[in-house]
Amino acid sequence: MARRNTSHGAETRGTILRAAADIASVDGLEGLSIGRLASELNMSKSGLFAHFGSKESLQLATIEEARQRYVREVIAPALASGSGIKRLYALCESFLSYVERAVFPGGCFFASAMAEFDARAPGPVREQIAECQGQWMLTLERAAADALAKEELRTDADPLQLAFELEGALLSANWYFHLFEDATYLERARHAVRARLSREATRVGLRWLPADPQSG
Amino acid sequence: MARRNTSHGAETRGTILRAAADIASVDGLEGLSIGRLASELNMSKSGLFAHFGSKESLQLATIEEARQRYVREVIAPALASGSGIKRLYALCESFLSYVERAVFPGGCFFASAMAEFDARAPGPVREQIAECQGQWMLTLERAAADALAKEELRTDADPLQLAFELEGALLSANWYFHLFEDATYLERARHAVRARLSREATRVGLRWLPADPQSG
DNA sequence: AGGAAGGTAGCACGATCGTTCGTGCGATAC
DNA sequence: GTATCGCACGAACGATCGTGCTACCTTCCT
Repeated sequence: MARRNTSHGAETRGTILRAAADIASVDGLEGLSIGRLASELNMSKSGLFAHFGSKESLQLATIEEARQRYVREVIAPALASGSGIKRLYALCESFLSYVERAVFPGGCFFASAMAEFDARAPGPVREQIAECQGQWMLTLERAAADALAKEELRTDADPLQLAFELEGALLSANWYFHLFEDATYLERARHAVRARLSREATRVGLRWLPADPQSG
Repeated sequence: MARRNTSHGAETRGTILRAAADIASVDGLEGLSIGRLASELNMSKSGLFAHFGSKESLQLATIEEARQRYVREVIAPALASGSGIKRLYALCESFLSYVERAVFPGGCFFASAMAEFDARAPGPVREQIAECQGQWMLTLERAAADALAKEELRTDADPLQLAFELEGALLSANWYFHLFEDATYLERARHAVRARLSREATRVGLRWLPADPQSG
């Protein structure tokens, strides 16, 4: 067992949450059961439960774990890669890569969570998911607005509308990629993103976009 | 009670399935439980269960019920409204109207079902959902291909790509509309659809599209 | 009139759900 | 050396899950 000097518990908690996020991305946050999670980690149900005190608390902690993974795998690399339209493009590409790399085995965690809770009764879990999804949308919108301010987008472009349309391609790619196990849908999304950005970009903005394999 | 001459059971079955589809659109096909469904219909659990024989069978029947409702509310009106690009536009508009009218209380049934089962292990339920979703995508693609054949779309347009992008806007609108309870997202999707179609349409095709409130 | 068929209810089953409780062990603090 | 704390365990709770079995009641066919 090799107990560390202090707080071996925090490490265990992290292990639990990593597994919980993986499971939840496949079976949903409600489908995530404490008994199954425990047996998958060779732990006792009660021992695991003691870390959280309630299922809702476990769900909230799982969302937070997923959020950190999402920031690390998707947002941070994109933010580091530039600003304006370049960042906007990097965010989209980073998301599609994250789906393709199966950072979560069941596809984008938040896409699953959003779909599961979007019509549910209000509650802390729903609220936290909405908050995360709102943050992500805001990140896209800000990048678009920044691109507009830098004159990389045509002056009549609508950053909110652009962000929404990009997000549509990303989400759709995530679902269809997994449902039909067909990576073509990821390529469709990549193509849609490039085409949409190219169309709206100014000459200045086009510098930051890759050459389109074929405009269609 | 007023028993009909024959098979009052089929009517009961229909009542059950209508309620089941409504519940499943909110809580998912796994969250749909027989006990809860029975109590919501003031029936006994066993009496209800006898109609289907297994939960999986109930799920499959629920999907079939939802499929019929979807065909009646979304596909049939759009198919009746014309062909080519007009039909393609009608399909999108019909879908958004169906979401807005809350034909299913939890948003699009198949969007929920797809999100729930896209990463699950193979099985009859997953397969049937994939089949439905594939049919829908095929309907969009065929309308786009038809529009291209009728020279309503530019010759370099890709019908599959176009269908995918339209579906992205529709799906995304469905999720965000419910998660944030904000109808703005439906308008964003409407705008995206009009703009995307207008852009790809020929002079012939433009006749079938409504005047865009503002091109952006 | 009476049996067959079909639809519903009551009851009970084993499993699993989230949750609580008491306990033991290892390390730390006094 | 002893009291305390953090962490994990096993057992058990009541509730609910999906699933059977049996009995009753209505309607139809003869």
